[in-house]
Amino acid sequence: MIQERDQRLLDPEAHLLIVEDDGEMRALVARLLREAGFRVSTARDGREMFEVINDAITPPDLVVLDVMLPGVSGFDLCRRLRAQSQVPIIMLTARADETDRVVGLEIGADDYVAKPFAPREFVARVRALLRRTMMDPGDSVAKARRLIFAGWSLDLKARELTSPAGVIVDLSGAEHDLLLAFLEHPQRVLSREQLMEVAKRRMSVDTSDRAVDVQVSRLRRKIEPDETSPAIIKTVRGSGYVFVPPVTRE
Amino acid sequence: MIQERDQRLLDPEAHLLIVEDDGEMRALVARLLREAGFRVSTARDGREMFEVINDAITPPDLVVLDVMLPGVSGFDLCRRLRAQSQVPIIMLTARADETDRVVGLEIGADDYVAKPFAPREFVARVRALLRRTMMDPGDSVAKARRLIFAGWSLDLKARELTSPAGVIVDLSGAEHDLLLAFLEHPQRVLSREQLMEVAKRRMSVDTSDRAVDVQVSRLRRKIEPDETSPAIIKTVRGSGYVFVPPVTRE
DNA sequence: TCGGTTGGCTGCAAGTTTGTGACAAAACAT
DNA sequence: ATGTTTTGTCACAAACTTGCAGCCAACCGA
Repeated sequence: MIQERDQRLLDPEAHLLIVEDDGEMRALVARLLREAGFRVSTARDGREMFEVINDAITPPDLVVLDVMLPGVSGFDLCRRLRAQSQVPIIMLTARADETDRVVGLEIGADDYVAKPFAPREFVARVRALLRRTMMDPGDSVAKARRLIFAGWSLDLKARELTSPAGVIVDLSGAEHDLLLAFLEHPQRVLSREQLMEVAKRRMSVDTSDRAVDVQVSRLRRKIEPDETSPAIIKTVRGSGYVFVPPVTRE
Repeated sequence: MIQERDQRLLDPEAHLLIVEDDGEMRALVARLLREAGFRVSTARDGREMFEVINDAITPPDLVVLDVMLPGVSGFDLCRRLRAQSQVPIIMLTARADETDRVVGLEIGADDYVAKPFAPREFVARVRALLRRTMMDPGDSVAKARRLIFAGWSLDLKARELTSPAGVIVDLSGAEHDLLLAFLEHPQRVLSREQLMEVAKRRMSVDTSDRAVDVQVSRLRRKIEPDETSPAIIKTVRGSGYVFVPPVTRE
């Protein structure tokens, strides 16, 4: 009881999206979570899911995704969702298969619950995940208008990069995303996988590592003062790349 | 196979702490996670756990906590740990009791795994949680972590070694790993085998002891002030090497 | 002091990793 | 549809890493 109230206060306004084709199940899960104090939206399939995510006034803070959906599989949806968002995902499945769970977790789900599930545990897992994700400032970077580094300035809204001399340098989409990935995590070695994950363009899982190298190469050509010895994006042999200069928001 | 390698790169440097009283189980979990590419420390009980958390040179990025411990219960430890840290916690229990799981999750654990668990799923859950926590800035995990010794400073995230004079010294992968092994166990004689164990990023099992000597030699050349008489890494004839200066975290 | 053992270090070759031009597929704009 | 831009992949050279052999120095016990 006390827990109920405390938790409710802990996750105020949290908005959940349930993606589940079976009406009965959908209603059950929705009721369960509403009773736990969450705001709940539902979707029947991938199309509706993306509709809610892209068009809703308040995008969901967490997605509960059924694996068995008509048409596209929940795994595919999970992958596609991850490609465009870091929203926490709990997968739900009738199959208790372990391989299934591992695959789910590896393609980006945060938790995996098998049906039939115990209501209280399910809610507890939703809360645990929300607690972990909502305490983070989240897209602190996204709130900033522009990011400054080494005299350069990246306008996030306009997607416009200005050189120290004040010249506007055009960046392609992938270049912009890659640079942003670096700016979000400066002074930290980022593996090619991490870069791909953060620079979520439409990169599917099967894109090769070398694509990152090429993009880094192209980006360097635009922002490195001295082409022969990179001072901004350094290579860490065997591990990945690191963005050296400090980044400030403004 | 590919997943293994990719995932390994995804969480470079991650340091896990296993709290488990049963020796066999502890060894099993530790081996499992080491094989998955993590750095692993272990603790037998709450006292040891807090010792590692507060005194270890590199604090853990994630804690695996057994519920059944002698003395204080794992739940209490979890609560006490949460009171002072936001480190991600995975609870481990022999009891598959649902109430148990709910309690665990509600008092602050991030995930809850019942024994016996499927190894791959367990590792997948560890990774899923690390993925969620290590990327987001703001957490203790994301803070720049550097180790100081004899005026030198090693930035773990950027993999950057700075000399007392402020010059950045490049380290190869093996050199970095070797140095880290020393920094984590200063003032302790480390055998060549132990050093190889830690710096085994690419070292096969059959590499000769002398390889360590050579790496030590190369490392010395970079950090020893006086080449003729090593003051930082001393040789202990017949046993191995010792890292002499005190190491502090900052 | 002397022989045997252990460790330090150099040169090197093999293996790995990375940078980048070229090309083709894909996406995009007109 | 058509031309332009973007982007992933390939290929290959260049750069880097690293284990090892081997020689020499330091060390140790008798």
